[in-house]
Amino acid sequence: HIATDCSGDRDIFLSKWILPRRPDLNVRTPHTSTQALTRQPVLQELHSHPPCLPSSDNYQHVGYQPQGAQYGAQGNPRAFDCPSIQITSIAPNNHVELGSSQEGLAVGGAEGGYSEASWSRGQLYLPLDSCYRDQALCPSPCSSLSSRSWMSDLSSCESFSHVYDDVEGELRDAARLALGSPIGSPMGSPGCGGGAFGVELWQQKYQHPLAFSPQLSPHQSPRQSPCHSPRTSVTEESWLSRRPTSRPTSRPTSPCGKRRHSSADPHARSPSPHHSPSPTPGASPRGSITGDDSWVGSPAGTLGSLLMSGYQELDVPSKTRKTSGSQLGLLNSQGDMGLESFLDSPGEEGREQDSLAELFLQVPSHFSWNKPKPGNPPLFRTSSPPPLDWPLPSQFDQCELKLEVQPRSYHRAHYETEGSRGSIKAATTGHPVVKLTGYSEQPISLLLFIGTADDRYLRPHSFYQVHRVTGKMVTTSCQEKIMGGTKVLEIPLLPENNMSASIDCAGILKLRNADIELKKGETDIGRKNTRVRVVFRVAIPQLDGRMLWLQTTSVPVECSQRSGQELPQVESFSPTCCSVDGGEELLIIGSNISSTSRFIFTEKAPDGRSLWEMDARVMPEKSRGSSIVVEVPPYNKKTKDPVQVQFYVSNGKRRRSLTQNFTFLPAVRGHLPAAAAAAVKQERWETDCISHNPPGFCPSSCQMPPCDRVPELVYYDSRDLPVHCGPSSQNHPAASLMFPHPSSSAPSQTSSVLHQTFIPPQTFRAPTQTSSLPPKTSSIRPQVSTIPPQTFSIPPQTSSFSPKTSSILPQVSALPPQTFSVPSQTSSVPPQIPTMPPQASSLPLQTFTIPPLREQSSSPSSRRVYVAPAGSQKDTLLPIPGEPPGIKQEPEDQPNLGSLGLQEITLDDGRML
DNA sequence: AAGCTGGAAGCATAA
DNA sequence: GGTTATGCTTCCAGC
Repeated sequence: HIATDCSGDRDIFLSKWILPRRPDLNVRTPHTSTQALTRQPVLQELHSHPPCLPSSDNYQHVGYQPQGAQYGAQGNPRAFDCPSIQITSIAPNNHVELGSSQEGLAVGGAEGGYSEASWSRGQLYLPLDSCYRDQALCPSPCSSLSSRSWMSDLSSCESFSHVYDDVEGELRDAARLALGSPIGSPMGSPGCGGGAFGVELWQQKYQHPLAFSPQLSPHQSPRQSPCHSPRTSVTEESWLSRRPTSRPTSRPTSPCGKRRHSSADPHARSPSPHHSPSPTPGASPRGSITGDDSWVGSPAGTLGSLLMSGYQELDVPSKTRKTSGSQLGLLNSQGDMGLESFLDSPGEEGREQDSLAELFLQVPSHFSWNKPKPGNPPLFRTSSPPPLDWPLPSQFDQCELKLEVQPRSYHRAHYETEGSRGSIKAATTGHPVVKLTGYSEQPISLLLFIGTADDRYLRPHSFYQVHRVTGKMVTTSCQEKIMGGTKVLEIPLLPENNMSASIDCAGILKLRNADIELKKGETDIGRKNTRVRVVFRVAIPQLDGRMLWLQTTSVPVECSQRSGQELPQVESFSPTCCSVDGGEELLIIGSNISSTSRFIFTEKAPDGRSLWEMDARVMPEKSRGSSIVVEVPPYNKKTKDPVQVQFYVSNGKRRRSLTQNFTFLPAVRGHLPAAAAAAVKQERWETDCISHNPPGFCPSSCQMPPCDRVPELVYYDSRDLPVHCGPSSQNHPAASLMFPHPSSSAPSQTSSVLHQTFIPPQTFRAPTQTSSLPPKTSSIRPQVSTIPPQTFSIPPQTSSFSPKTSSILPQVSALPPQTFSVPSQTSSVPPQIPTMPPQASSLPLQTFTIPPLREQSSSPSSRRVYVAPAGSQKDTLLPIPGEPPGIKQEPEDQPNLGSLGLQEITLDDGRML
């Protein structure tokens, strides 16, 4: 319908605004269109162009209305065959009509009040990524309304997504370029967040006109609205039935509006653009809606929310971020104490404008944002809080955000078609508990969202959203908000509660895979991507007005019914190494494992080929319940070096646990060759069919005692430290500290990880040694002294500390005192462990136990290395009983770093270990 | 009555 | 390309 109405205008637009002036541009394809957008003259032209249809509209009709020969005549078969991308224009007088009949268009038209709706980029910036359930805007096959037909249409046009992707990518590029433009080009809007801003700005403009002045419009990219807001604000109802915009919302008031699939009524959804960016980003049409009618708050409050929510889109890689404008935060300013504090001066129009201008003009791109570096505290301006996929430490200075009680490792998420499945439970009883220490001056808002648990860096999970649970049993008040497309719960941390909160108000909502996967820019797949981590953040006001942001994450939580019931999970195992001769008893504790499970040891080549595989014999007589004892099979090869293999538990063909690292030690007594000392090997983790190794599951021997692990999961062997497979590396930042991935200094989507299999006997030089033992460290000493030497391995994960190396130090600082035992093969091969940089002085005290070779001595008289805790112990040395404070480096026989596999350990200051 | 929970049917998709 | 196994989503029923 729209296509028919507007085709003429589109042509007018093309001929008038692009074609004649840029004959070199082929506007028939998204590619060239985007090129045009990257060029300033065109941008300016576009900026002044009359309003046109929102992209979603174009997008919508593209799928159904293959275009005529006017495109093919220009020689673009793709466009001809599948004109999925069309630069369409609506005459200025048209948008009024359309806007009156279509809410989404009304948004665009409204913003077109200052002639920015002509933003063709917005039209090109197709809104697949927006409300994932917005059928009219997202080609979801799962939509209850003719989803299949849509898919048919979609599938019949194979180039559709391709074309779209091209456009999207180029538009992003164009946006980046434009963002850097000295003149506030239309693309100066904050990247993908423009949409979010768009709606809010629209709301501000029309509901709180005073909140924004016209001068802002140049900075308010036209893209804001036309590009995103339609998706954001237009419900499927509004699209499909053209309902008046004034129709009051009929959202369920329950935060989890249970909705029967069979009774899906498109008319029961809020048609209002004010409400469309529901608390369930994209998912909202179905429910999970906080029953607030006040999604649009006061100007100040909304602005604050806006600042919180919109900025995120500014420069986050689209691959990891929802670029939708739908996911903006229409936040309830009422009682928005936490977010209001993020405003420099809420309510002051000028300041607001400044803030906005700052956001649009000064918030750096992904390439220029001043990423936290060593020595750069996680401080952010109130107007520029970190995106949700931004790595943050859990501790800085005296402040620490800690998850005192971890959630249960399994929580069945509910679909929107279901009722709530309740809040996340703690592993034992009750609920997770979060506590902020080091600050109690005033209430702080704790932000909670659902993050990923894969082997990439932590980021909001595309397929799960936090869900506010209400009920009489819920004692913790919280609010739902949308930040950058991710639903976030805001929970107050009150001084009277000791800055602690029991998280009994947070459930997990599962979004349908098909809906998410079809979103533009979404690269994750939902299938078998059912583990999440609960992420907590706080922003602590600083004296200078900035905010100190801290973050902590939970252990991974399995969210699928089936997986939770059937997938074996190894919680801990011990020992973590033995002779290549095998034969040792290996105790494995976990869930969904039994004596009927298979315990398979395997060695894989870097390319994923299986080099060796052997079942471990189960010893049922020694197994009880979920504690299974198996006999380690002999390694089939002779080796002089420790060999890291993996094992996993299998309950069936596709019911395998994550792989766990296990080390075979050469059956050599005494002195090891230097090569053995260099056995710290790095390999790329193969996310093969066996395991995808989400970080928190420490797929390879995660020997670090979990700081937050529930006690019952801890297994202490008489010989070994417990091996835990729980907390993510964010909770084990020491791993990140010592073995950050080389690529960690740059954003990366790869899942390269380190496998640290063995560290030969050595003396470490602590990154920064301290002269006094911090109190918190002392508690671990008994642990060290009573637990014999042990191997530790760094979990093959880098995701949680993310490519952004800068977070490493703070993350480490969040790590409670940990003890790591390093198996000593010989004391005669002291590897060179470079001195850590001064920045490391901010690290928390960490203890590394470097025990002697087991065969040589059973004494736990291990050497310890302390990493200075945050701040307080700078430039001091820890006294180690029986040892001089400074752990010396033995100058001789130092293998080169390369042989240690440490060559790629990058310090935060750029130096390499 | 509403929310929570466990189970499972039926379909889709991967193997 | 057909079959089977597995995963996803929805629905039901009971507490």
